[in-house]
Amino acid sequence: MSSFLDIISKPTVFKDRNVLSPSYIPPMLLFREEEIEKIMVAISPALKGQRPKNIFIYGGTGSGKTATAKHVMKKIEEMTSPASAGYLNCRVYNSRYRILQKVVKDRIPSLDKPGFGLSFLYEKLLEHVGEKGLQFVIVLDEVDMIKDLDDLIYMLTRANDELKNGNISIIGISNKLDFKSRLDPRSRSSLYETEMVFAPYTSRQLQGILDQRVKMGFVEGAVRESAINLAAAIAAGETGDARYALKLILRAGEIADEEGIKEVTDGEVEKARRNVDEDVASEVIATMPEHQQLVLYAVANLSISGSRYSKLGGGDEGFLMSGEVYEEYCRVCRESRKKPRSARWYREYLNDLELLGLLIMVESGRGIKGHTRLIKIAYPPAQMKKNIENNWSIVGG
DNA sequence: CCTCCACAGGAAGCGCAGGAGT
DNA sequence: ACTCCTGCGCTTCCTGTGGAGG
Repeated sequence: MSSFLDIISKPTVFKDRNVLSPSYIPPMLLFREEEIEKIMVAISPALKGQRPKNIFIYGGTGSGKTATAKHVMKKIEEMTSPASAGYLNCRVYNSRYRILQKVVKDRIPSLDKPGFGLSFLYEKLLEHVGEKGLQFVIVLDEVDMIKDLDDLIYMLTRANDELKNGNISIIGISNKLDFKSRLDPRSRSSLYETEMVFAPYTSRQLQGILDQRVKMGFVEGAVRESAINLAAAIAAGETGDARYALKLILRAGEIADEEGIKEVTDGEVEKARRNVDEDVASEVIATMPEHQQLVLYAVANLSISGSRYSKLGGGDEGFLMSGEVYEEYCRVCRESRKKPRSARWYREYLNDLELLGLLIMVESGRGIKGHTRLIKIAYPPAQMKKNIENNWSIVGG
């Protein structure tokens, strides 16, 4: 065991790990200059005291939507005219009531207590904006999470009609494509006054972004250029997700530290990739309900010990039958003194596990036991089993 | 042919935590 | 802060499908 001092004085490739975190907003936002420009143009009427246009931003994960919006917000706050911006993540504030409550209490601290009615908060917001002739921009991140978005947009549009002085406008952000069609036509045309699509970053752009962050976050010369390029290429090959690219390079740095290497090379990036993927799998397992884990555990067990019906011809080796898996699951339950779920629910668990990509299932169809399903584990069973067991030691089962 | 077995998946209902609304 | 109600996780029951065996 190494002491705390040993740990903090251990040599590291990092200079400042914070700049590699996904929530960090760099002072210079690369490859989104055009988008920033376009947003500023849409906002600019505010400078002349006119109503800015609402904006809708669409783009996949890690395409810089939130970073760009926050960057613009900073610029808005710097404007000379009375302008102000508020950022809300709609995963947390997912109804017009909560949004209104949050906005009002941020602006008017004396109202930071529960129990106010919707209409009261609405009046207070109007007062606040109207008194100062404020140009108020609300950024709604993950706007598709709002349950009564139509009502919210209607409310804000009406607010603009009532305001003699000042205006309220919206920047909505989402990564859901089908979301637009779920909107009421009137609120749609209102929210989509200016529509923008953020394309995924290309490999070259990701290189640039990684370059920038590596310069700030790593000790000079600690990361080989080819390692950066590899990380960029991997991320671009997936979805052009900058967050994923950053995670790769961060993990690669951590691996280098663990191994006591002074330089991050392609090898560390490769390891990081496997590492990050495994992280995802074990995270998925950790968040599953206990009995779903037990089902998966039963499948892993049988995959190791072999199926009683394994003499199926035609490339079906290694597949298990639904019935025997359920038996094994019940046995595991008895062993740990837990009441097994019903067979019906067990099937739902199987379907979920398939959806998560942890199991592979095929309909039997030909010649076996009527209508059943053949089940196979999607990862090496021993590793999977260990993965689940690790989880239980935390829970205490 | 019919019946039974082994299973899939729909429908209805139930208890309860936690979210929505005031 | 407080109440009401929705939705979730699950069980029970049921209908449907297709091979096995008489």
